[in-house]
Amino acid sequence: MTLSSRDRLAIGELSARSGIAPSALRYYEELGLIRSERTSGGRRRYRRATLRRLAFIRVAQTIGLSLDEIRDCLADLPADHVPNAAEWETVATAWQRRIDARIADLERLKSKLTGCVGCGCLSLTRCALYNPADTAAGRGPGARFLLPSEDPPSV
Amino acid sequence: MTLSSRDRLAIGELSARSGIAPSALRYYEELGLIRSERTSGGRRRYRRATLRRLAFIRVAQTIGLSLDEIRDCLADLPADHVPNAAEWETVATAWQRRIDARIADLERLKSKLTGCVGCGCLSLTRCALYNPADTAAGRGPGARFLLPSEDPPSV
DNA sequence: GTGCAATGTCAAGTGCACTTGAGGTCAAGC
DNA sequence: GCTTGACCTCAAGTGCACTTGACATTGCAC
Repeated sequence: MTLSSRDRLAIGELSARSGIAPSALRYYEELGLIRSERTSGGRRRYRRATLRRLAFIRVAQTIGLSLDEIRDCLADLPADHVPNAAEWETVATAWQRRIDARIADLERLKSKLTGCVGCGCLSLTRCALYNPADTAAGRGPGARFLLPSEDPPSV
Repeated sequence: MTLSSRDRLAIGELSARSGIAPSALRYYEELGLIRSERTSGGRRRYRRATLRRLAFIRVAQTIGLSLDEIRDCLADLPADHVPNAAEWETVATAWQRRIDARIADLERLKSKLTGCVGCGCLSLTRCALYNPADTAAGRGPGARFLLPSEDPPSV
């Protein structure tokens, strides 16, 4: 039984178990999202808790966070030990709020589309999908509205 | 009253009314997402229906479609006239399915997080957020699971 | 008829999230 | 001892969705 299989993971093992390519793992480390120790020969060795961290990262990406934002999020979680209930609760509830907001965005969009089906979008002045854009004239360049309830990532 | 303000829009007007930069509009045209006619002097002139198309594009982006996918979607909508009820219905219902799938993904994630709060994530073998990743060992590199119900964009 | 903002093209640059390649090292197995 | 595969670093490349820059032209406003 090798050392890594006892309590530390080699990068290949971590990659296999997380589904994330070694190159990406090195990249995450470079960005400060994960950490590793090194063997005397210079190879990376990861704690098992890193797997949890990676699961976290992957989930965070699916709800639209950038790696930079994710790094900030991870600062709220312990890097080297299993988070306790209180630590989790803080982070998880903040995330749930974020997910809720995203779901609300999508529901809003869906109802707009429903309205469009109803109206047949025959009227430029009535279509909800169309008008939010058109009435944005003069709000300055690059204005994005309609969907993203763009509160800064607070978790 | 200028020609463009009568029934065609100059790129600056379209940009102001859509909130999308002129450079992006040219880029979209290059990709075949929108079309324009040209004045004798070579300037772009857009039909008003292009605004609707742009609203569509922006919405499609927020639900995660690439511009390539969006171009395919737009093929189902008339480029130059206001879509009729049947045309809209086809497209809009397909979109709603896609939105529903995305919402379901998020709900699934949310319930996983809820479970994590409950368990306090004190157990590596029990945490739902953690295990889907860890048990993926051997599924090949780059495997992504957990969230994306990855059906090809069919709308 | 002149000025100037808006627009045109084309090539190159940007930011993100990685991947790929070159060239070298480490370590388990025979 | 030697092979072989996993791993190392560093630089460069990739794909997407645009933006920026340089330089030329157009056309409305005075």
